[in-house]
Amino acid sequence: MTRPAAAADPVPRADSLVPLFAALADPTRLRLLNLIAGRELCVCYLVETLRQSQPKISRHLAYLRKAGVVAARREGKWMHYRLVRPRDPVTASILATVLDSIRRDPKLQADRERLTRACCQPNRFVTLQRAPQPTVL
Amino acid sequence: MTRPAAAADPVPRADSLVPLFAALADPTRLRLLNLIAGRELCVCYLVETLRQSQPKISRHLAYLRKAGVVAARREGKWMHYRLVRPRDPVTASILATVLDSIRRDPKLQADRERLTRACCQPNRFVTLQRAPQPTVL
DNA sequence: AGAATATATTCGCTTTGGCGTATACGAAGG
DNA sequence: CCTTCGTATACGCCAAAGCGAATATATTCT
Repeated sequence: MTRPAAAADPVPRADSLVPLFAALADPTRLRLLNLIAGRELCVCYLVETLRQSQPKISRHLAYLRKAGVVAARREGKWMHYRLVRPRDPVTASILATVLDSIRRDPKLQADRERLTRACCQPNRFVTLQRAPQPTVL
Repeated sequence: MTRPAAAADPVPRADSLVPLFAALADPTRLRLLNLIAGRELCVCYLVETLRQSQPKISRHLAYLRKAGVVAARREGKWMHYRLVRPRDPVTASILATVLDSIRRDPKLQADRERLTRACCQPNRFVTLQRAPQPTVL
């Protein structure tokens, strides 16, 4: 009984895809997903990397969380966000396609490079003085 | 020069995916795409099959048209809608995954069955008296 | 306890989206 | 022509989304 009775339907209904598409229909959220993909990341890195206001980032993360696309973990003052592995193969396939596609967008490549720089030299960023390093998954 | 200079970028930018996801983030539009997939279809069949008001159907079709997901062709009084083959493989992959997925939603299966019935016996529906038959692509 | 820090939430505003209703438009038929 | 038919668009309304600014909450540090 590793999987109790609550095994979700592997074939999603059309209506259950609607919140997923709504979550993906925003450029800032795509940028966030691009950065979160592959590692568990602290919010402060997202704020620093995207150079957007902290409430804006936080709101979009909340949106993604409510859509079930990402999950959060608290570690002291810091919140770490990570991708959620989708329950059904359709959602997984769509997400994988999107993430793999946007990786090649030069703008989002620049985002990731900027994140890498922030991770390597967090002390050069005032807002990242004692931020915890991301955890590659 | 069958394909002039305007060959679109095969790798879409993240921002260009946003309108696609916005177009897919609505249950009525998913139902429309489910019916349009595979054939060129007259609006009146969509109105009859989904049992929604004609302006509502027309507005969602206009939304899909502006998003570049469907295209329309006029034949006398009738407008025929069909899927647009996406220019880039990412959009094509996402659309194919979605369409293949929602086919298995019982509710959308019922939609297609209802459409089939309407096509076979158009005279039984007041609104379809002289409607042109769909064209399988 | 109180200050500082990291993040989340609220508020007020503007924009967008979806709906029903009414109306406009284009083509065909009398 | 004038009507009818099929479809599209405009209007008014309401709900939802996105934003900046301000504030709340939770945790740590002193």
